[in-house]
Amino acid sequence: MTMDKTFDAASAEARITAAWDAGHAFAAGANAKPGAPAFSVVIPPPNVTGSLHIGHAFNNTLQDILVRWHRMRGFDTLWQPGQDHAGIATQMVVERRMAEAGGPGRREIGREEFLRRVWAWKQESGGTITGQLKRLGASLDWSRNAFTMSGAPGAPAGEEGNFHDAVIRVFVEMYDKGLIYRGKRLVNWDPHFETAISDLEVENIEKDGRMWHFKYPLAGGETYEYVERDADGRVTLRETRDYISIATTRPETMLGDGAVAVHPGDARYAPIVGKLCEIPVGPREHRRLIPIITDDYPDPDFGSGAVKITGAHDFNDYGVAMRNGIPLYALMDGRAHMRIDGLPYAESAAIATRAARGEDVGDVGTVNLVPDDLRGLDRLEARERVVAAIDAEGLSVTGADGNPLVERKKIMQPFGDRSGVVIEPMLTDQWFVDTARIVGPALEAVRSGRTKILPEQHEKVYFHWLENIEPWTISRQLWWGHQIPVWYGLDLAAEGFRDDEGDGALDHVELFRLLNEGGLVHGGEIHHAAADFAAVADAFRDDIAGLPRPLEVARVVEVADRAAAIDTFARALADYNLTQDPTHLVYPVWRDPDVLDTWFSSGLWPIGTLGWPEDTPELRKYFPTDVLVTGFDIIFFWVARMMMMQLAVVGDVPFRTVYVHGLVRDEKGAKMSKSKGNVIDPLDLIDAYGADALRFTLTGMAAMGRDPKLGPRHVEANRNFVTKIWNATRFAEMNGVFAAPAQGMPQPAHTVNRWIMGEVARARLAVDEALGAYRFNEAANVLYAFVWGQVCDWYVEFAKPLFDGDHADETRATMRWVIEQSITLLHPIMPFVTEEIWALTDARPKMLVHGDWPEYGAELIDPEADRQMNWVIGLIEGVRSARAQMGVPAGARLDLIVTEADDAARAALTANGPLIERLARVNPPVPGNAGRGMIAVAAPGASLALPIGDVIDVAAETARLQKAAARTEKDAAGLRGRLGNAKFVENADAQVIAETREKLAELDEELARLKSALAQLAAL
RNA sequence: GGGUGAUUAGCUCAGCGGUAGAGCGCUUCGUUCACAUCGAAGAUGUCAGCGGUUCAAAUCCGUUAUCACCCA
Repeated sequence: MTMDKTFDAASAEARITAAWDAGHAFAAGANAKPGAPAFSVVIPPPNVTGSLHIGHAFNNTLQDILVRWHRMRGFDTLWQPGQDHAGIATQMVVERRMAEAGGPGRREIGREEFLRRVWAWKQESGGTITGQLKRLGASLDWSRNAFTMSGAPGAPAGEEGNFHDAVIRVFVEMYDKGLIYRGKRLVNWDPHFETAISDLEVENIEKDGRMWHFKYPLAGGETYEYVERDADGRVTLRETRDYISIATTRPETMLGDGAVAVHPGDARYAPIVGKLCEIPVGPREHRRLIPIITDDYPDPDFGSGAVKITGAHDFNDYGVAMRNGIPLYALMDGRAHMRIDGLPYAESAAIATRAARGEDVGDVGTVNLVPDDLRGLDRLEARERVVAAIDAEGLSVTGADGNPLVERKKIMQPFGDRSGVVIEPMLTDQWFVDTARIVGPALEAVRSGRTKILPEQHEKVYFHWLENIEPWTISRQLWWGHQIPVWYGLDLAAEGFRDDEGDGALDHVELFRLLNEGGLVHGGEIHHAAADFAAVADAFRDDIAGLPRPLEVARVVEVADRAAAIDTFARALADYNLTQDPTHLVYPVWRDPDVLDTWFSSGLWPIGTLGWPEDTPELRKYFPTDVLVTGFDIIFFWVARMMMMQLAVVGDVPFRTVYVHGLVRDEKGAKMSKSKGNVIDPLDLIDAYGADALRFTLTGMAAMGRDPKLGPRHVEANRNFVTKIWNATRFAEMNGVFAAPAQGMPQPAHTVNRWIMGEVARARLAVDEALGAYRFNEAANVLYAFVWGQVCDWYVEFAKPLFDGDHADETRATMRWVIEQSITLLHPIMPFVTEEIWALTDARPKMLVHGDWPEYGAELIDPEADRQMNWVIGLIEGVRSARAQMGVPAGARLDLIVTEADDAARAALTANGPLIERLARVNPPVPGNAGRGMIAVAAPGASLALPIGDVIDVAAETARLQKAAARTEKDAAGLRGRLGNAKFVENADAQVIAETREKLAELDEELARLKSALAQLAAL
């Protein structure tokens, strides 16, 4: 066998991936020792339509290292793969593709057809990322691939699985326990996707904005003394005003104002609190009046200190409105256009005015306070019109120049993280998880250490978020997702439905009142949750059973929506009226069209992928999982929710450790983004340098709590490392190291071989310690320094002269072992090149992916071999340094004269003569005296001299030795200072003191040798 | 406004109580039979500033400055 000069990553990776696949190398439990403990990891599921970006590469490299390490150690290992259906993102992609193809939109083709296309797209693109993960070498058990929408209705063949069952079951259980509720709340509304989103999906970004100042005239032309004072209470402004000044960044929302609020302690407005003022927009004849109220929310020092309250379109205002009983007037539709539905403006304004005077006007959902000329406009267009109208009327506050005062300033605006459009707070009916009721165990689990978050600083962030948790909006007005398993029915028990005679039966007069008086249209709804229609029908039957005759026998049927339900029910009543046949009566129910937030289902990822709600062997064996490796960006989205949901559903933590890694940045530390154009594609790097180089680079940068900064040159450097390992093996192979059969751990006699075995043991201990503490970068650095710095730089060189001689056999055996141990230790980080070397160098019973992780340790360290080889290395470095600095040609072979040597030094010289001769390029050492034309080299216990010619540059040699002496002197002085300090000797560890003394002695000796050399030089 | 982290060689970063390291870059030398995707030698740092704790501080504490990120 001959090896090429370099490792051909591209061809080897494909071949090795195929071999791992064929051997089911990554299957759960592969390579497990009998009775071994389990080690399980679930992948953070990538979006099914996604492709591998550098963050995935980083995340999965770290997981793979842990997984491969445990698998080699014989744990019963599972790394669970899968993908997330990613509701909004996927729906967006499919809709965009449909638009690009010029076809009809989703509303035209309908829900069923649209979902069919999403599934088709999923099946087409879902494999992309799995293929890319394989290229990275990720050792996931692909036979268990999971999907968060598997088993959903409409899923095509090949998408079986029970994730959907798990999601629905959890929803129903939480619904039944009252942990999920429906409510009309102000939510973040994405006008692009026309769906509610959660707080976490909103990004607040500071943008240039405008702030307008308007006058709200007091009702009836009233006036008051407006007085401003400075900090000392001196009056700085006093004037009579007939208005209150309001600042706003969103003038269009003035249309829906329900009040003006001032701080209760604000003396400026005390005279007018409780009075009414006028909103300075809308048709003059219907100008609305709103009350001036007090609330703690307004900041007296900000703007005018008075705040307009639009409860239906601002979260802060919503709070004020709820506290003060201010009506919430919705102004916009789902696209954030001004409403066109509801009552005409005049009627609406009249109702609102009655409300402002304190009358109870009931539900204001149909009240539309958008003036007729603004209805249907985009909100931004409406804003300009509103401003223009107020300016025209002279009700803008003017600045010093007499023009309307418009401040240009930075304002925080909410944006949808997927759509990028400005989010609109909207009053809608949504489903919520009552997170406050399930957060306790999730907090407790981390506080008690049942689940550990690393690095620890993230625990604080976790606590802070969970301690201030808001209800979680889980309904989304999308189609791609788990449809909410809730059915609604008309509330026939509500008022408006009357049994006049109280005889427990309905006559046709009573029945028809439901229809004629619009009782159904404006009536309420009841709802139940269940896994399917059959189950939910039972629940409704229980409700119906309590109704008067003949409705108690109505059949529960499913219809499309509320309108269809009313229609169906009316027809049934009509039919009954004619036939008096109660079997014709039906009670129509309709299913909630919304789907669940993607994170609701991915929140069940740990149990869902293991087969829950079935009681599977995998669930019993691999749950709770051992470690979750993830980025800090989804601690709230995902980690915290998995904690809450797993604890709520199965009463256990989903994982014992959460390892939080950083965000991969570009070389300059900037976030990668498409708009900046600094995105690095991991596949490009794999193509250019191989997966091992990329993995090793990312691992070396994975310092806990830091963001890796990645550039191609880093990967290139580690590709060189791959080449280095490859060539060390190639050298060994060329020297017959792998020719003889392996014999297990060698028992060499030669110092060099004994020394390197100790170095292997040190590396193994350090790697295990580093990985055990999730210090990935340390593991990579240890291996790099060991393989390159020890094995390649020294051991291979030392071994060369040993290949012919008394120690040839043991040296071959040792080198074989060293290389096999090196690639074993490297395999979790660099699986491909190590697997390739493993296969090339011998016929092996099993692949390295199932290799045996070593367990030896310090017992392999031979202190004497250690001491001697360090001495030899020091000497060689000393000679090389002296030669180079004195300009001796690299090829010249010099004599080596030993002018002085103690027994240890003499022994080391004798035992390692050939090594020293070769690496220092000197002749065999001979005793002698320093003399003319020689340069000096000092080593512990020995002084040596190198004749480099008849005439040397005495000045240069003197300078060289003086410089070395000065450096040694300085170090020695520092140590002497410490040892001279009585407090140091008193307080420091005995070992530290001993080490310091030893070090000082060495330095003193070196210094003496240098000085002696200088003296001799001067004497010549 | 609140929180978290960072500031170490020209660049990118490790180290986080015992007197500074790596990679890349730079300089000089080298076609010695594994590797030029290499080898040898070398230069470069008041470890952001100030103050404190300690026998001892890049490392712990406080503070200032600058930068970054998260949450309002």
